[in-house]
This record gives sequence, structure tokens and C-alpha cells, in this order.
Amino acid sequence: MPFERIKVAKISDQIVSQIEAMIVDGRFEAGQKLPAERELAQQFSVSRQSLREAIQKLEAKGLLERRHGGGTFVTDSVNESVTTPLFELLAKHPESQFDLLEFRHALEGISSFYAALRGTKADLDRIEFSINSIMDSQTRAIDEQVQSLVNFYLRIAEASHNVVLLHVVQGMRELLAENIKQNLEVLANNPSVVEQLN
Amino acid sequence: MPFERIKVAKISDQIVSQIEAMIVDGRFEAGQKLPAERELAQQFSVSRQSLREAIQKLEAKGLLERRHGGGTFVTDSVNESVTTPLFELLAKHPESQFDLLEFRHALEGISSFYAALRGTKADLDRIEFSINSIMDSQTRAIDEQVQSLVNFYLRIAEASHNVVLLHVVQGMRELLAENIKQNLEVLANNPSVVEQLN
DNA sequence: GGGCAACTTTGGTCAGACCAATTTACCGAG
DNA sequence: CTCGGTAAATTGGTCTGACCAAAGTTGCCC
Repeated sequence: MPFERIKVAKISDQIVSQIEAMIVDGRFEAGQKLPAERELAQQFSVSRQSLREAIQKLEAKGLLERRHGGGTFVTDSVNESVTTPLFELLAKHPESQFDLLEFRHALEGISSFYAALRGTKADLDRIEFSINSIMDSQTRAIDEQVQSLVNFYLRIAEASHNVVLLHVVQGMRELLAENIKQNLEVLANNPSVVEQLN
Repeated sequence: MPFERIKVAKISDQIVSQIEAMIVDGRFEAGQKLPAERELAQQFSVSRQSLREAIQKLEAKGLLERRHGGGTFVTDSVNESVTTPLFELLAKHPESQFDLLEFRHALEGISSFYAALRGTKADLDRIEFSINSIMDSQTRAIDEQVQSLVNFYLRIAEASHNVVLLHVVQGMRELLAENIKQNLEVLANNPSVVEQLN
């Protein structure tokens, strides 16, 4: 039974969260220069070293850039970050959920197209089964509905017989689930959801 | 014209490289405990602070784990996280390159659609610029051509003003570059490539 | 042998100093 | 006045040394 090791909250981690929030809600804009380390450290009432550690973590995440003698800046296009911090930000900040919804529909379109093109009988059976699951789950807890819908997505992606597509969908699974859940909560039991998905 | 800012090699970065190498070539095995910070710092002839900064970067990368009072350890599942699962898959099964190509075209379609829908003048200017880059690069080395094409993809994704879409494209950047390169090598200087991309 | 307490090890934080790259201010030459 | 360079201020990078806190180790006592 793998118990989760309890993690002691390091000072730098708390600072990281705060600065992250500041960037997200606009108190620090993209490209903007942050106060000097010494000053920031004083504002947060921590040592400069801890503050530096926090900045370094944010740099590792691709949110900040440091220039020796120049200063510390919010990365110009946070979008260009190579790693996955954006994914985290998306999960945390609902305003971009709409983009995700849009992307979801686009992915769904591609998947459906190729599924129709190459899907086997077995594929279609599985898809039909998952549709039934969706129907059944409509009277149940919302989490089950979400699960059914996510499965439906995966089935279609599988049926497309495109491994890249499948992996992308799988990789976004968590994100999808969260997004679907939110939308479901809004739309409640509106049957048009199902139709739209079909 | 965006010149690449020269980056000064920080001490911690050099340490990071060395420790990384040690992990890769087996001098530090997975799960193994590293020497104490004070000792390691002495071995590398740097201050403990710089050594700590290096360790922290490696921790951010997921290669090391620190436990207050316990020690520093090489992450158990290093081997799993070294490569993206998708990357591994493609490396093992070259036949799926075709899937990637297909997915590429699909993504491109979505991006173009939203770019046309929401792209600003500035976006279009950037896209045009990158198209010119592609033209220019056709007489140059294949790597430059690839770079131009990848940039073109990114520009379009940016113009779509959908952060999710952009991030997915970003995340697949390496993959795209490799795939494009292979296709270019096959198609050589065939002008139809450009047309197809347009 | 089991349990508790002290002692040691080891990562976490703080403080202050100095170095090095960058930016800014300023001043003289043309 | 503009251009060029130098001096000064700013700001990130590194070092030293100290102390705190968590985890591991030892060893005594029952």
C-alpha cells in the first residue's frame, strides 16, 4: 500500500504559489520587471536565499527569466514555455476553460472522422456500449457521468486507429474530465449535451 | 529581429550537467542516496548554496528527491520519466510516423480555422514573415527548413488565440520537428511540399 | 527484547559580505 | 547637439559561516 509521503511546506514553495498567483491575476504582467531580489525578500519577510530559491523554481517552470545585472522578468510569452506549467495554470484558472472546450470539440471532430473511416465493428460496438453507459449514468452521480463521457472520448480516439491522436487524448484525460465536469454542472441534465456529443 | 540572448553559464548549471551525467552513466543509481550537501559541495569545490541550487534544479526536473533530515536520493523511476511516453512510442514504432503526419494535418486544420477566425493583423504579419522564412530556407540546410516550418506551425497556433491548442502544439514541437525532417528528406526539394502546407 | 531519550547526521533557513553583469547617469570630444 | 566612453548605481550570482528542524542512529534502562 503506497502511502503518500507527507510533504513539508518549504518557504520557497509558498512564495512560488504567491508569485504564481500574482502573475496569473495580472499583478505581474508578461514581460514586466519584478522588484529586485533584496526588496522582494523583504516584502515577503524571508531571507534573500529563500526568495531566490522560489524564483529559481519559477524559472524552471518557465514563468520567470533572470538576467544577471538586469533583473527578473515575467516570461514574455508564457505560452512559449516548453514544459507543462501552462497545463497546471489552465487547470487552476477557469477563464481558459473555454479554449479547452473548443479544443475538445475540434479533437472530437478529428477523432470521429477517422473513426468513421477506419473503425472496425468491434470499435463501433465499444462506442455503442459507452454511449449506453452515458445514458445509464444520467440519473447517477455527476462523477459517473463524467467518467462515462471521458470513456466515450477514449473509445472514439481508439477507433480512429491513430496512436498519436489516442495518446494526446489520453494525455489530456485529466484535463478533459475536469472540463467536462464543469460543463456538466452548468448544463445539468440537459439532454442536448448527449446529442451534441454525438 | 530577435537575437538570441547569450546565456552565461551559472555554476549551478555546470553542477547540474555533471550530476545528470553521473546518473545517466550509472555512477549514481536509481534510489541511491547521494552524499550530504556539505560533502558534495566540497567535492565540486563550490559553496553549499550553489550545490543546493543545482540539486534543486534537478529536483524540479524530477531526477532527485530531498528529504529534510534524511538525505538526497535519485528518483526511483528515473528511467520511466526520462522520455515522454509518446516519444518512446514513436521511436519504437516508426510506422506510427504516418499517424503523426495525419494528426499534424488535422491540428493544422484546426489552427488555421481559428487563426482565420480570430487572427489579428500582427498575427498575420508574423505568419507571412515565417512563410518568407520558409521560402528563403529552401536553398539552405535541411535543419533550417525544418526550423522554419516548425515556426510556421507555432505562429498559426498562436494566431488561433487558443492557449490549449497552442500548448499542445508546443508540447509536440520536438516530435513535429523530427517528423517534418523525415518527410522533407523524402520529398527533397519538391515544391509541392510548400503548397501542401499552405 | 521493547521503548524511550540523547546524540548525530542532514536538509532548510538566515545573515552579511563581496563579485560580476547590466543599466543608467554623466561628461567631454567632435 | 549628438555620439562615445567612463563612472556610478543597480541587480543578480556566489561565498562563508552560523543556527534551526527533521530524520536517522545509538545506547541506556526497564
